[in-house]
Amino acid sequence: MALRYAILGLLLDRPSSGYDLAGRFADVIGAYAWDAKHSQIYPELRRLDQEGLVEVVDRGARRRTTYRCTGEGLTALRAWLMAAPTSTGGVKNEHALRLFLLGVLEPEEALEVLRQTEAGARGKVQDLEAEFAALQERTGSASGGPLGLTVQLGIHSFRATAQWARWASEQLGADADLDRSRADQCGSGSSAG
Amino acid sequence: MALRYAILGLLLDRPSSGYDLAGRFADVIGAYAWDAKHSQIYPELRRLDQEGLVEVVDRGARRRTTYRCTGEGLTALRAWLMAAPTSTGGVKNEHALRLFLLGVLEPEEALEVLRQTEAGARGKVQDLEAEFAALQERTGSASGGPLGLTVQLGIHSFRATAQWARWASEQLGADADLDRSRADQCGSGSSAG
DNA sequence: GATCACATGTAACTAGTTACATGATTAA
DNA sequence: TTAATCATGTAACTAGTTACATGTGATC
Repeated sequence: MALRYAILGLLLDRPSSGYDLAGRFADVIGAYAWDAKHSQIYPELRRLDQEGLVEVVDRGARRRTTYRCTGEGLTALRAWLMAAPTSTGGVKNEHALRLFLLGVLEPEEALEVLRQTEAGARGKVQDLEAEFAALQERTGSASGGPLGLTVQLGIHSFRATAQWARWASEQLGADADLDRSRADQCGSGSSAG
Repeated sequence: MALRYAILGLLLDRPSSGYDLAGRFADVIGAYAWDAKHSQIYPELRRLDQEGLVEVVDRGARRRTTYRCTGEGLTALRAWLMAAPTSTGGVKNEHALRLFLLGVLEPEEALEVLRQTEAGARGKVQDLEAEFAALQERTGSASGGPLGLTVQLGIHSFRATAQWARWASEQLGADADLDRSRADQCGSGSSAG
């Protein structure tokens, strides 16, 4: 069910074709909220159309079909957003899982993954900060409008990841140093737990 | 494929039965990395056993079967962790999606959701901080050992969410105030975009 | 001896991915 | 005219959820 609300939300921001939506999923929203492929998007758009939650506003070249969210669609989306999130549909985040399991790697391996993680996260933060500045200018609002909230959520999340990666690297480095000095003293190897 | 590595990681921390694993998924790891139900866990454990990545170490009362990760299992997990994460298996996070779409709600509604979000996140931070302190004491290490990394990732993530929710509330409040003062001046209602 | 938590299993369904397939338009 | 990109579609598969089903051991 989440897919349809993700689609409605994207269409509410701006009318789009299935192809557009696939791109937008792969882009921003797919990175930390919800992802979907075109093979799932097209049938769902047809279903939403049948149910009156979206409507076709344009048929362009190459069979391009542009959809818009209807009033009924907005109502449905709002109802879903306000509904008590009782069923916390289980999270599936492969990237987070990798970080979660870092402890099983040797310190040097883990440090390499952490370096990549931190660099990637800082890159994302920069991208999103530029996007936020553009939004502030475009909307003439310090908050960047509705989309600004979203972008800031991304900034906060990636910054937290980067800061954690930095902290974790320092801990691993310190532990490795400790291991080395122990090894120097005792003449015995070391290992992770 | 992610499920099996999540299982191997959990078993590496400590041997467990399928029932135990289901609980641990529902608990920590399921909250921000990967979730799984028992109906998926049991068959996967049998497959992993056939492939030699886990082994049965105990059969207790009530058919309870305890598994342990084998050396082969550890090798497989490490290989997966070190593999370039080319295929960024799409994120599925319903909670993040809701936050992502907050902009479509009326300010008062959004504020209510943000309040709940902030309170929930701060609660999680407190829980995890207590867990981290316990880990520090148990491991005698400032980093809390391998599990400490994981717990800190959770702390950083939830703190970021709480901070964002606070910021977003202030923005919405300010926008609402602005709307009200405009309405006072112009005698006309307001609406979100 | 009833009830509850423990512990596992399976069948039917829904969601999501991969791979294959087709045709239209644009740019070289 | 060839290749690349746009744009949609479907079939076969894998992953994951929900619901049903069964029996065990502890506690009251």
